[in-house]
This record gives sequence, structure tokens and C-alpha cells, in this order.
Amino acid sequence: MKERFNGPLERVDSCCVRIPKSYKAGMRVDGMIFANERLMEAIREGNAADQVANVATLPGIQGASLAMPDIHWGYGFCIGGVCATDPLEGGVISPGGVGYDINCGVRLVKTNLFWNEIKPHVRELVKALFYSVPSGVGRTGKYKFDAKETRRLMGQGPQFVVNRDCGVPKDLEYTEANGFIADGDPDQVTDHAVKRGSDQCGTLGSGNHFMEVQVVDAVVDAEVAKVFGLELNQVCVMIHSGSRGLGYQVCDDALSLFRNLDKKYGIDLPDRQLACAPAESPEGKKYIAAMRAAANYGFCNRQLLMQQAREVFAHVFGRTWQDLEMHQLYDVAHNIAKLEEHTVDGKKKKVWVHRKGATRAFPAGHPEVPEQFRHVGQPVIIPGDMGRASWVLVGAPGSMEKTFGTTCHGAGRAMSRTAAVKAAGGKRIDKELESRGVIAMASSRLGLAEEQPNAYKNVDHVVEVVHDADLSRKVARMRPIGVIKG
DNA sequence: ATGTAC
Repeated sequence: MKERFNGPLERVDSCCVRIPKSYKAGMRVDGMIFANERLMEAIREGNAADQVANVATLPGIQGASLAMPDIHWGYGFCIGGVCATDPLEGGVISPGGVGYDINCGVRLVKTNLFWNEIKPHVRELVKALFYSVPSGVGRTGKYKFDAKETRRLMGQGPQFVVNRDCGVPKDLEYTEANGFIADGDPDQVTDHAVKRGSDQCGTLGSGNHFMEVQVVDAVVDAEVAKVFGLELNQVCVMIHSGSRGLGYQVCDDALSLFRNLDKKYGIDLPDRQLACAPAESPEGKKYIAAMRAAANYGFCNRQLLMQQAREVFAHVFGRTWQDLEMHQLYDVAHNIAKLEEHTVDGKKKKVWVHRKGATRAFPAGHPEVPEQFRHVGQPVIIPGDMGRASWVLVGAPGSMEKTFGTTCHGAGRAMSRTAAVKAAGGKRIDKELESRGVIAMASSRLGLAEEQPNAYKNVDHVVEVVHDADLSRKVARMRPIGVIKG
């Protein structure tokens, strides 16, 4: 019953193993999985490694089919996968390589509060967040946009909501791509997708999405932490959400459009779920335009979630969010495909970097890193599980050499959702979390069981690999104290 | 991840 990868995993160095392209017919490049010995058993379990090999067959793939240490099975492509394709070599774009939740990502908001001052107020704070910030499957929120406005929102990105007093211009500066993915086309987003998104902007959703109150638990790199404005015991808010029903529908629409395109373009797919189109084809361009528009919706969603968190903090602590210095450290996507310049075999190329459960991690000096951080590198935000920890990392030079500027995105599941519910055996996960010092509120008891800490790998172990591989370096460890979930 | 199968 339990699937297992029995193919070759050749150790390259202490952080990386190779699946040679001889493993499977049609592989154009090797597979490369970033993992140390401690994580190998988790990598061999399930069939995510086989998915890494499948992705290596895609036309125009560059370098290697890559996977991060938080790899696990996903639709077609594994979660934790990175695939770069060259459009000038027939390189493809694939919805499965982005994921159903387009521009799922993470935002970290700082405060000037410290653990000791908020300790007596955590329950009140979590309650207030839970009742103010909509969460759960299909939930809608207080921000309603008609179809025309929703398309305008996708055409402008979070500038659209900032113009409506939901945030300040500085928020945009500290968002990946300044919160705006250019060259999208909201008119390529179907009416159906627009309708699903019109009243969901500013809602959390379900699954692994959350809003957490965290404290800085350890500062590993004092210099970078100082540049990022983080110090020990400081209170922060981490937000993990994506593009809700709108992004889901954009992905679904593209998968319908891409059905049977393999025949049209003569692409041999080892798995139907790898459905793709040449990036330069009409179908490829259509998906890219819609995906970019949906990505802008994702940034707007997190902007509105942040704004609601600011309002709740202001209410609970009786000061304005500006007085509480609730400024954004950064917002970064981990489900997206972007056209970026990278050096492949000594040549500069523009490639479609698919990051599915993988985070951009540009190093110091990269022009896309906000000016204030450019001398140290891009902030990377890694959500862990709700009982143990999350991390703030900084992009490192190795990412440009090895992973198309990419690092991990989280802890990675260690149990399937059904296995996690079974393991909980009806136990109240919220009570268990409370005994560990975390106040949790969720709209679904079962959902909470699926997300229990045990269902995930230890994020510290995942982060250790990307740190050692020089993809991104440890800056600060964050400890959860309050969490709201769908 | 997702109006957890129109």
C-alpha cells in the first residue's frame, strides 16, 4: 500500500542527492534533491522523488529538476520542487508546476511589542483575530468587489487596496516584486474565477493557511536581524495564505485548456498531471497572463489580511498600528512561475522558474532585493508548524549557483492529512497546543488535527539543509504563541 | 490548496 522510491539517490555532498537521468526514459536532466542523511528516510517514503524524475522529462528544462528538503507529493510536480525552462528552447509552462494555490505565500509583520507585555493578553488577542479575520473553506470577507473592480485589483496589485486606505505605500516596497507582477492580463481570468474571488480577498482560507502571533525565539545572525529590524522576544505576526478560490479556478481553467496539448505539441508526458504548453504558445501565454493576474490577487489578499491584523492589534492594545510600528518585514510567494535571468552553463538566459512550495531567496546585491536589505540579501519567510517554530532566513549566493535563486518553503508534511486525523485519534489538538504555550483557534476541529505539529517534519531540520547548502542562511527562529486557522 | 466531487 505504502509507496516508496526505490530508484537511485546518489549522494553529491552532505546536502544534496542526485537522481541520474539514466533512471527513467525521457529524462533530459538529472534530478537533484537537497537533503542531508537525516532527511533521507522521509525522501524515500512516498513518490515525490519519482515526481522529481518526471519533471526532468519536460521540454526545455535547464540545469536539473530540483527539489528542496521539504519535498512531498503534489499534483504532478512535487511540493518543494523547482523547474526552470528556457522558452527559446521550446521550454514549457505548467500549471502543476505552480500549484492550485497561485501565489500562496507568507508575510511577516513586525511590532514594537515584546513577549512579556503581551503575555497576559494572548487569549484576548487570538480571540479578536479569530472573530475579525475570516477563515475556513469558502469563507467570504468584508471587502466586496464587483467583477470590474476585481479585474482592476488584479491589474494593479496591492496598490489598488492601498489606494483604498488598506495599508501604506511602504508595504508595497517590502513585498516581492513590489507587490506587482507585470504583464498579467485580468481579462484572461474567466468570469467564473473572478466571481469566486470577488468577495474572498482578505480571507485566510483553510488547510495549512494561518495567521500566527509569534515571538523571536532566537537570533542566529545578529547583524542581519538588526538590518531586518528583529530582536529577541519581539512580537511578530506571520500570515500564510494565497489566492483563494480565484487562483484555484485559474489553475483549473488552465488544466482544462491544456488537456491534450501534449499531442498538439508532441510532448511525451510520463504523468497526465504534468500537463503543460510551450511558454511561447498561445495556450502558454494565456495561462501566464491569467497566472500573473491571480498572483497579484494573492498579494492583495495578504495585504488585506495584514490590514485586519493591524486593526485588531490597535483595538486590543488601544494604540494605532502606526504606534505599534506594525511594519511589514517582507512578503514572498512560494507558488509561482516567474521569467528570470539566470546563468546556466556559463550563459545568461531568461528562464521560466517554476517554484511550487519553494521560495525565492535572492542574495545580497540582487537588484530585486529592497534597497534597505540589498547589502545582506532578501528576507525569506519559512512557516513551520504551529507547535514548534517558523524561521526568517536571508537569501544566500549558493541559491543563484544551484537552485535558480530558490530555497525551501516550510517544514513539509510528514503525514498525509488522513494519517494525521487518524494519529490525532479524536484528541483535542487545541488543548495539546495550549499545554505547549500556544493558543489556537480554528473553524474546523478536523482541520486542526490535519495540521497538528506531528504531521510535519521538524522545520529546524529542513532549514539546516538550506543553510548548509548556502541557499539561504538562518537569521531568526520564531516561536508561535497564538494561531488562527481555517 | 479547493464552494474537500456539478
